[in-house]
Amino acid sequence: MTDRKRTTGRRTRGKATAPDAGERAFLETYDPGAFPRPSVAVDVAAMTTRDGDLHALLVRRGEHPHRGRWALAGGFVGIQESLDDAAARVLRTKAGLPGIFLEQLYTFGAPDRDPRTRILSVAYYALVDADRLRKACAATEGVVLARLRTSWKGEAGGPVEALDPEGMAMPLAFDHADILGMAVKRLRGKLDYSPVGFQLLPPLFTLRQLQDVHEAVLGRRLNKDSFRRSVVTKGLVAATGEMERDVPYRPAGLYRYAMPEDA
Amino acid sequence: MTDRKRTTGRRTRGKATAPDAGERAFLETYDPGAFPRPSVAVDVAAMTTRDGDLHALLVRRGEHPHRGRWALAGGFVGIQESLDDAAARVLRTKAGLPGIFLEQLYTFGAPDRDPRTRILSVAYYALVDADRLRKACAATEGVVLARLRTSWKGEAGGPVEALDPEGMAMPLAFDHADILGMAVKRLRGKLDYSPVGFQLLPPLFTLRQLQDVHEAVLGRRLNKDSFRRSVVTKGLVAATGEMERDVPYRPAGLYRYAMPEDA
DNA sequence: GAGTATATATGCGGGGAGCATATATGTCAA
DNA sequence: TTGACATATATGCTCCCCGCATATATACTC
Repeated sequence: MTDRKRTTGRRTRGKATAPDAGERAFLETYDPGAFPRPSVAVDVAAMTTRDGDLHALLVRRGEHPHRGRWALAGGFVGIQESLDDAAARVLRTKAGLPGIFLEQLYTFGAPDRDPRTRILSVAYYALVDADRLRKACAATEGVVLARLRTSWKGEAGGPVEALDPEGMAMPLAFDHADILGMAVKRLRGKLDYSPVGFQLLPPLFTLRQLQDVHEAVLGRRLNKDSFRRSVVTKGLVAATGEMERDVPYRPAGLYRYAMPEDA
Repeated sequence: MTDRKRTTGRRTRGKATAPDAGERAFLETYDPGAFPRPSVAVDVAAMTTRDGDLHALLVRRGEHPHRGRWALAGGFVGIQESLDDAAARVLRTKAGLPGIFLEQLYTFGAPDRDPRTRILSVAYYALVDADRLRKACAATEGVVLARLRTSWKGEAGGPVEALDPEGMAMPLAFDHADILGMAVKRLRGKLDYSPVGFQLLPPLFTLRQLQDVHEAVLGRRLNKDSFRRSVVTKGLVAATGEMERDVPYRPAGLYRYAMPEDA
């Protein structure tokens, strides 16, 4: 969330500067309709980890263009609505998911990316824990949780394929394969130096669950001992003293996310 | 197979999909003027390193709004122009800098960020070697190279101050202090895992110059031996065999950027 | 030729990552 | 009740990278 609602004083804010007389006169005669303007939309890549792989929420398009293909949740930005607000509204109204972690990703602006007219898409990614996203998908017609497959390795980047439960590729609308690719790349890049990974888990979790999340995001296996050591010595997690229950093996300790000391 | 071919064909651009009859009819009756639309601009933070600090190109605003303040090079996006093209055009026409490294940064969309009307800014950052940026600023009236000072440490993020040669703060227009802050933060984050740093140097450089660039960007001193070892063992640079000249001490070897082997 | 500033190479010690081993603790089945 | 089993948790070892120190090399200046 960097659409700063507020910062300190006039330095960062256009509006906070009191216009002088000349500027006021200028603004009264300014004609905002002098140039043709593109439409601006937001598209949200809502992702989670499940069964060892990243998954994303997709919406089946019921209307042209690209009717029948699968798209990210999206919508146009209101003329007085901030970009962050628009993304949160789209996720809330189209997927029934309020209060979700959201971060701006990239703005896609190829002139021909939408066959209707010039439409810019300010793409966001959202992170949800698996249970919550699964329930949200089940509650809405035409919304599914699709497995993601990256043909590229590491953080090289590139488009992403969406697979249905049978492993068949689902055709994606517009440039949404590229948006998903950017989302996966960004997530991989931020995973080990920011706490985004915890957004994909419930408040209490085992270290094994945290490692599963990291492995699903990165697409590769991690050393168990090193992972435990690094996450504990960095002070990222705190033991709660509670244990997991009803598992057919020795139960693991439950941890919660802990803000590092130096923050 | 047909599905697959269509998927790969249109993955990167909406236009590549041949619309069926229903979609074609829809497009013919689509009214793009149904919703009010914001204006969309690009702003470019052109940066370099000099005298141990990051500097940025700023333009003195000769017109309202924010007349007399200092702003990034910016301009509106043409209705059929890609965002990348718009950023490159702005840098070329407003600063006389063609062929510069450019990367999209973030899109700023607070509803009141511009007092005229709703204007989104798709921000870019550009990296130029110091000599070239200095010459470009000297060649254009009202364009200067301002020293940047960050009040925050590391990659925490926040607005940035611009200082004139006497060390006085230069008032920045709109939310451009936030844009510069995001640019510095992004640059710091990418410096050690991508070759962006080489954009700030001439083709041939000494390891000391490369280290100076890294220190100026990061805002802290680095260990000389470790820096040399890591950059050499990673294969990021290749010795040319040439030496620097006309220096009052033992001349250092000249290196050039080398694409790592695994790319 | 002495003085000086910097480049370049080598060696040492600590900390983290990867790996192996040992022990602990729950469920399940006989 | 007891042992098999799967996983958690703890400990120790090695290797590599980073930071630091030292030694030597090489240009210019006086």
